[in-house]
Amino acid sequence: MSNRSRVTIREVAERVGVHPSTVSRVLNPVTRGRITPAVVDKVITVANELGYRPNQAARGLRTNRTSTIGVLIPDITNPLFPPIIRGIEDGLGANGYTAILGNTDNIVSREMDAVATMRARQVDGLILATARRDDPLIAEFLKDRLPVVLVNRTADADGVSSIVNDDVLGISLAVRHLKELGHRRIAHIAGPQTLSTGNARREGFLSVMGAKELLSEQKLVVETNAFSEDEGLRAAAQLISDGQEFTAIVAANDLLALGAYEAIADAGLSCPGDISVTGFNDMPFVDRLSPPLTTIRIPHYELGREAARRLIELIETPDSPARATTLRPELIVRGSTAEV
Amino acid sequence: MSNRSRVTIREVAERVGVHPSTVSRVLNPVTRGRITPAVVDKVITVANELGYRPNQAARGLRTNRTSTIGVLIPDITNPLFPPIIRGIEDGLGANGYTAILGNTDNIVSREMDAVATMRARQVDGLILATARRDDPLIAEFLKDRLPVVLVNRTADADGVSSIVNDDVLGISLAVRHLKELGHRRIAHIAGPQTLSTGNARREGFLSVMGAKELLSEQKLVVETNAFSEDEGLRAAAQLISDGQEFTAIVAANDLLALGAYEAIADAGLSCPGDISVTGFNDMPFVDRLSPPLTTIRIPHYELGREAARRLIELIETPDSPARATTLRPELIVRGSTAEV
DNA sequence: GATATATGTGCAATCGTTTGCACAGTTGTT
DNA sequence: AACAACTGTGCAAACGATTGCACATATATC
Repeated sequence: MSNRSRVTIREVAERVGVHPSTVSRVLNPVTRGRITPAVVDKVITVANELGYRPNQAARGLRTNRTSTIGVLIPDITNPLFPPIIRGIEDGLGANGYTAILGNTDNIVSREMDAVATMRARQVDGLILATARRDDPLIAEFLKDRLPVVLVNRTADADGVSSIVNDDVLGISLAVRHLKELGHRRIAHIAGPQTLSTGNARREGFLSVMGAKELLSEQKLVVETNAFSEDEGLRAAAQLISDGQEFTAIVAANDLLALGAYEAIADAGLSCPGDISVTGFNDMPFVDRLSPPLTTIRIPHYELGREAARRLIELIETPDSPARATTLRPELIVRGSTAEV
Repeated sequence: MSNRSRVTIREVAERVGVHPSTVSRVLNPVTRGRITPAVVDKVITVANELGYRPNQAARGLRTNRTSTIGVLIPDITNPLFPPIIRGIEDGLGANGYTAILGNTDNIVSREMDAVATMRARQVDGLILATARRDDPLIAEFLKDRLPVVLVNRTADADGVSSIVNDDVLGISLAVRHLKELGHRRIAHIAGPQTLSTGNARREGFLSVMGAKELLSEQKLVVETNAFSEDEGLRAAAQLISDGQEFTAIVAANDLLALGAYEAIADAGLSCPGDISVTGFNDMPFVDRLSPPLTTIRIPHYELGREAARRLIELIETPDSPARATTLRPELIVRGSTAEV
């Protein structure tokens, strides 16, 4: 039945006794209306019988559209990304688009490579989960009028659409929660400031705590250069050994919070007994840690799904304006925060 | 420079003053040797200057090869799969191939859909991480001579290449470890028997424990119908309430083990004090559970990488025989197992 | 020096679809 | 009844690359 050598539109046409162009028109929902219903039926029947499947390569060659989208992510192995990717693929798939993935490990040369392959494959657009605040690739895409959507992280440049979490809101949820528990002196382990997430969370923290200068002078905010457990450990250890007074740590993400757990244990202190900790992301299994992590849940799947939707819009109505969208996160209270 | 409207081989040819076919031959490493070195240089220079990138759609149309591989997975959100996918993509990318992913949620109709889109896109081959032991898709692919490799799970059918973990070895590592700790009566929470992993681990357990009939009569093996925490909870609860005597549980995967943790806690018992537990997979963060899980580490990344390598071999030398390969797992001893 | 062989490049067909244009037949208008 | 406006379908030219074949020129052989 379905052989490796594919059934072509021509065979269907011959079998039905019409011209290939007629078959093409029947198969395209937009032009189907122009063909006599009886012919439409026959073509569809025969096409199904023969197991006809349009050859995307041929179609793409002619139309200059491949219905393929490139998706750049740092590393699929980071539990943050699978739900985003899933959202993207579901969103694309529902509209006949397919994703090709590129892992970049946050290495610029790999990003360039990935983009080169994707462009060679004539992708109709790109979704980047890898954006840095001053990302050079983005300017290039805008210049080439290649549709792009940023997801999870955004960039400082404007003119580009993005779907990100409301990081300021997230941080304020965490801080408010801690304040309600009576915490007053709260530290922040900030993420890399080159990434919009790290930056927005830090800015959000400073603004919601008020008295920017005071806080930073008192060294209650310490920056890291990666969202990693190691960096969290280092930062928290530094906070503790600096001898600052504080009763809670707001970490810019869950991995940093995990590092903080370790530093707290290393210092012979307990969480949440001595120090409360909040994370950010609600990664899988952080509810199984001891203590279970209080954190901010980001709607990752929706982030991806919305990014797909936005990109398709951009592709299909090329002059739709760039929009920056934020989705609302949610506070998940668990065992790592307690009254002071 | 690099405009949206792509540079074609014809433009390069005109600029150099040669025929398009010459450019094509220069750009193809295989035929490059047939062209005068001076011409080769000029073509390459001009191609770079113009930012020429071959149009994969056109190439694919002519050559009938797309350098695209379809990868079917149950759900990218399951932490088991990202490393496999990463391995696959790295292995493919190194050879100029690109993957397109399909999440099937273990639903047959979604598998069919995904395969249909992939075939419409003229994939050169498929990697399936979704195989059931009696998978109907596989027969279809073999019939159509479409190269396929199974990864992680295999199927009963022969004639198909597969790269899977050595499940029997894995189980025997777990059992041996428990025996060394003095355990004699050991229970098994088996996975779905429709999947090769669930089946092989159960068979492995029975054979390494010996005395098949005895054991199964004594109900120390209980089957589940999904590799899920809920099912693990249910199975372990059943083992406990059955009043069987046992001091350890070998779970067929980590999620089942997590369920067992819960059942043990629910029964007012402790792990590993009363019951030792082993998992399978070494998922991320199982080292952070309490107690940290003793488990079998599967080389997921290598599984993927090897699957990619094998598939490319299959594509490029079509008559290479089907081989079933197993990779060796490793015992990771943590806190969930103790002396009896 | 004539013939045979190699070598490098051009020619043109082809892959499977899509789509602007043409045209025959039908329906509508006055 | 004559003409206009539709309608449904066919025709053929693309899209950009690859590749078997042909051919001219250069080199080798005796």
